[in-house]
Amino acid sequence: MPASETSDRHLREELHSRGQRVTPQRLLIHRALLELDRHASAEEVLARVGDSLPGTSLPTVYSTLELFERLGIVRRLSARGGATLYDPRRDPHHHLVCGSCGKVEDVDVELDTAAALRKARRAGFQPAAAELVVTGLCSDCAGLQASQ
Amino acid sequence: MPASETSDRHLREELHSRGQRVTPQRLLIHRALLELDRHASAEEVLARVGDSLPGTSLPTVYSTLELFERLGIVRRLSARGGATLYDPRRDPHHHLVCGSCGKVEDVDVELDTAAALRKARRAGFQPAAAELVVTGLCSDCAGLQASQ
DNA sequence: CTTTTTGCAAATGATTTGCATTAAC
DNA sequence: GTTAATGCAAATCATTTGCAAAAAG
Repeated sequence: MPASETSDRHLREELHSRGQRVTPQRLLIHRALLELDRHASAEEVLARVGDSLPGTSLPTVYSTLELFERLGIVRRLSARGGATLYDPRRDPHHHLVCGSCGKVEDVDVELDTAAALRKARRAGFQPAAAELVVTGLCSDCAGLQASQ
Repeated sequence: MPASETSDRHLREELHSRGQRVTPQRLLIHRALLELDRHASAEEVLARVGDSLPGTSLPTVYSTLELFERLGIVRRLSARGGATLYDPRRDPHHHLVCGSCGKVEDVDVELDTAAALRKARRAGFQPAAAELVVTGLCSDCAGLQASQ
């Protein structure tokens, strides 16, 4: 059984249990994001979906990704400058953001966020996730600067 | 001596030592951000600067805040959705971001980011800062949801 | 005097909105 | 059948760019 069938089934259940409709667009947008297997913009998702379902529109991609975010299926990444990126990974992880080219990479590392979450709650905040954002220069951009 | 004079002097020195010109706009934009004493958008900074130097333009505010960011004087905050916010705090600290209204609050808490920075460097990344972003709902928005 | 910065107006580009049509349930 | 989702076109809004005039060093 292809992985896409498994994730399709999961998504169907997830939508159903939350009273949301199952549409081909939603299934394909979800699949596209998983297959791209990286932090992708709405445009990139649309390009991928367009292969299998031409005519799909950007507003639909946006509203679907927003829905997925509300359902906790994807995470919005605030990359710097350019377009918003969507992250299909569900497990907690952290990010490197290049301040020059905007690239976003994953950092898989354990981080003790308990104290921060405690403080957040004490401030009346209801935390959903805690992500470390490491800013700096990626290897490409750091190399460029050194050679200038 | 007013605090603004002290910070003006610091900024003058900082600009000078980096070969950057000292202009009234730069001094006032810096002062505005300090006086606002919160995460402010370019528009908000302009509004504040406009009080003392009418005619100041938004492009100047943007380019000046970008310069300040390069000099390490302010930090860009990738708030969700709306406008980019600029943070005048120079000491390392972390943030709570409300996924509903977009509000950004500070969390002052110690965080051991050594392992993450080590991994980042091992990936060829040149880290400049590491900030924890706690996403969730602020007290106002959490209250609204509960009452609905 | 030379080079950078500023202000203006216009362009850009991502995201959102209104609304009629279509599809899910 | 009823309600929500889609596609299209147009609107919005933050941010950037090009360029001539003004200011900094």
